[in-house]
Amino acid sequence: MNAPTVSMNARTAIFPPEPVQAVFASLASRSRPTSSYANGQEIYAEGQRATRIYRVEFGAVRVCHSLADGRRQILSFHLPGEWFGFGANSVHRFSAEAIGYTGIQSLGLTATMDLSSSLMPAVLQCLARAQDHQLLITRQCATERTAAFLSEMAERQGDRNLVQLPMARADIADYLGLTTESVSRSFTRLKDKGVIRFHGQRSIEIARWDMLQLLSE
Amino acid sequence: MNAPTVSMNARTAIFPPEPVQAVFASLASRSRPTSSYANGQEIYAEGQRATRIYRVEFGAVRVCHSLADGRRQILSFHLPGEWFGFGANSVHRFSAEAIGYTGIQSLGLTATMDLSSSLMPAVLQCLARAQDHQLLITRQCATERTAAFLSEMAERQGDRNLVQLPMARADIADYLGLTTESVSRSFTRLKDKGVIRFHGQRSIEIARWDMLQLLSE
DNA sequence: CGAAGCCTTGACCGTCATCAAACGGCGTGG
DNA sequence: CCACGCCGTTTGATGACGGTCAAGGCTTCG
Repeated sequence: MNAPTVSMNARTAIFPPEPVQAVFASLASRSRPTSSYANGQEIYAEGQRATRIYRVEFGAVRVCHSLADGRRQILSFHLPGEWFGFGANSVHRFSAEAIGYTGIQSLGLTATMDLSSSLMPAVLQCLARAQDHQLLITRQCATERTAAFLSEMAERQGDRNLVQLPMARADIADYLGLTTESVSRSFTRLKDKGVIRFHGQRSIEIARWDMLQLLSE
Repeated sequence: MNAPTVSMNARTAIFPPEPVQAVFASLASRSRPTSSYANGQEIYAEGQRATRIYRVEFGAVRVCHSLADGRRQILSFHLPGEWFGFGANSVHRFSAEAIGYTGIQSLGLTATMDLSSSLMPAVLQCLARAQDHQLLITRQCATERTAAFLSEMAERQGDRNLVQLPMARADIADYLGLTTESVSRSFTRLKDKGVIRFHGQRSIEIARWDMLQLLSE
């Protein structure tokens, strides 16, 4: 297993930055080796009992919620190295699915485990992500949202020049509260403005980072 | 940047739901007595150092973020008994303001936090609310969002028949990603459908809870 | 090589933002 | 106590953005 490379940002100052991977290391006995999932395969389901936490090894994951009328909302994407699926001893409020061929490591939790202090930084970061996403989708304009999404993905992948999108337009749409058509149109508009360039449908070069930031606010 | 990310998917997890108030009681030594704020008064500002957490005693609080162009987004409302002000990094990412005449108790945080486990339920509730709000504002229709908002407020106030709104239409609009006009029109539509009745502009009787739920999904 | 997805583009239309105006409550001051 | 003015709310008219429906191009995989 790869030693998780962790660089917790300044956000978690009050709570010590290191313990998340320490938890994982110290409890490696409860961890399972990487298991792989096919594209679209469910990792856990809504309403299912939550007893483990997960870490993306390769590929990507979407956490989503389905409405009665068939509409779907995606709450978050998770890229390699990132944790998701907290909520042990309770019931999952959302489901998680693999995007493309994906490897997942998992760690079992028990009711008596006192992980609170160790997990606090992770939970706080999760909260911060949720808040950022709130701000993103409250923005009015479709192009703004799309620009913000690209900016977010670039930051998370650590390359401000080239973004590799693992997910389909439909996933992006459900994440941004748009339709696939609108996402596509937004991409086209960004391309026409010279902000981005395509190298294949899911490989996007960011030509003008400054303009992207301007649009993302 | 490749910081590990954790997605919290369940409201309660391994952390018991009750001890939040107990924390406050047991650590009263670090707490400050209730201080009161006038309508619109700032409790803390964006960029300000975050050293305390807060609890609404009476009145209400809005947590908001201002964009460069003057647009404002409200991330959350907080009602009596609720905690806010986590984001608990060294610096506040958003500001908090009183809605109406409001009483706030606060609790100082130290670098050697032993409170993690005690505060975890409150943080998790914050996170669950943020996720719920994510789902809420991804809904397309203005009336759906407004109905969901009323439903949420009714649940939080513990009365499914009568909702007392402490905040102005403009606040609701910035919370739902709409305009004051759209919020007003949505209310009117709900009224015309017989779902709600007005007893004054900010006192709303829910005549048909089932229809409200149907709209809210 | 064919078929099935995925993505893009176009035309049309509904919803909501915008601009504008009128209404109502509430506090202040005459 | 009433008149006035301010502010929050409601209502109306208009237009733009994005959803919907439809068609066609592109990629991928059997």
